[in-house]
Amino acid sequence: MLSVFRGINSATLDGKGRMAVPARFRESVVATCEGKLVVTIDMREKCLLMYPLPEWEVVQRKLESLSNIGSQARLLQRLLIGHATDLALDAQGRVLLPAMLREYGELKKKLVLVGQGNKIEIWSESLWQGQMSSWLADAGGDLLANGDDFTGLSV
Amino acid sequence: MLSVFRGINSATLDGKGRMAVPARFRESVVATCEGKLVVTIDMREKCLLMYPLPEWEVVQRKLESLSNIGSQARLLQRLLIGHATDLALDAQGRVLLPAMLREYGELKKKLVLVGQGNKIEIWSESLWQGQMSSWLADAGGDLLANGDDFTGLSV
DNA sequence: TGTCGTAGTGGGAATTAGTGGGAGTGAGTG
DNA sequence: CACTCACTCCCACTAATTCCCACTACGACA
Repeated sequence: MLSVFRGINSATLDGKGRMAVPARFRESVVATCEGKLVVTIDMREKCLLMYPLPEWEVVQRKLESLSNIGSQARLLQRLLIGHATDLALDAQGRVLLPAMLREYGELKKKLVLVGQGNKIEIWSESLWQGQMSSWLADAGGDLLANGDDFTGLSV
Repeated sequence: MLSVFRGINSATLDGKGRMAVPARFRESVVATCEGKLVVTIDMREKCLLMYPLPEWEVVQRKLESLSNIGSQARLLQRLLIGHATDLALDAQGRVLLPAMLREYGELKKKLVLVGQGNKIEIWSESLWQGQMSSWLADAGGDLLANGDDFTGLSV
C-alpha cells in the first residue's frame, strides 16, 4: 500500500470533539482514500489508530481470517473490529472522533499524532509524554548498559 | 456477506424496552433487509446478537446442518434458534427487544452496541465496561508473555 | 516589514437523530 | 363478557450532529 505516514505532530480537539488532520498527512489521505478513514483502539497502549480505509480493510481481513477458536483471536476481533469506526474528513480537513474512543484514549484538548507507516497513532499529549519518558528511561538503561552509542542508531 | 457492521455506539432502552438503532447501522440495515432483523442470545457472553434477516438465515442453516447427534450441537440449536426473535424497525428506527432477552443480557437503560461484521452485539453498558477492562488486562499480559508483536497484524 | 496564502480554530444555524409518551388494537385471563 | 396487559402506531419534543462561514495564526515571499 502506498500511504506512508511518518513523523510526529501536535493537534488539538475542539469543543465538539473534532481534530484537524495535519496538512502533511491529509495530502496522502485524500490521495489514497478520498478522505475515508477508520479509527480504532490500540489494545496495548491507551491510544487510537487511524487508518486510510483501504489499509484498514487489509487489517480487518487478516483479523477475520484468524481461526476464531482461539480466545485470543476472538478478543482481537471483538475489540479491534468492534471499535473500528468510519470517519470522513470534513470540508476543513477535520475528523470527528467518536466519544467512546475519545474516552478510551483519555483524549483531552491537546493531542499528539505519530505517523507509523500505514497508520497514524493518536495520543493524549499527557499520556504520550509519560510514555516517552518511560521509554527513554528504558532505552537509555539498555544502551548505557551495553555501551552502545545512541547516535549510531540515527545515522 | 454485504453488510459490514463495525464500530461502537452507545444506545438507551426506553421505558417500553425499545432501542433506537444508531443511524450509522440503520442505513445498512434497511439496505440489506428492509429493516427486518433477528435477535438472539450469545452463548459465550451475556450479550445479545442482532442479525439482518438474510444473515441470520445463513447462520440458522449452518446450525441446522450440524448433525444433531452431539449434545453440544443440540444445545446450540435449542438455545440460539430457540431464542431467535424477528424484529422490525418502527417508523422512528427503533426495535422492541423482547423482555426475556433483555433479562438475559441484564439490559438496563444504558446499552453499548458493537458492530461485528455480519452482526451487532448488544451489551449492557456496565457488563461491557467490566469485560473491557478484564479483556485489556488479559491482552496486555498475553502479548507480553509470548512476545507477540501485535502490530505484526497490520503491516 | 507588509501582504498574501494556507493551516487551523471556533461557533451559528439547519437538519437529523433520539426520546418520551398518548391513544388505539388485539390477545389473553378471570 | 369485561378487564388487563402488552404491543403498535403515531405525534411531538429535545438533543446531537453536520454543514457552513468567518476569523486567527503563521510562514513565504516580495
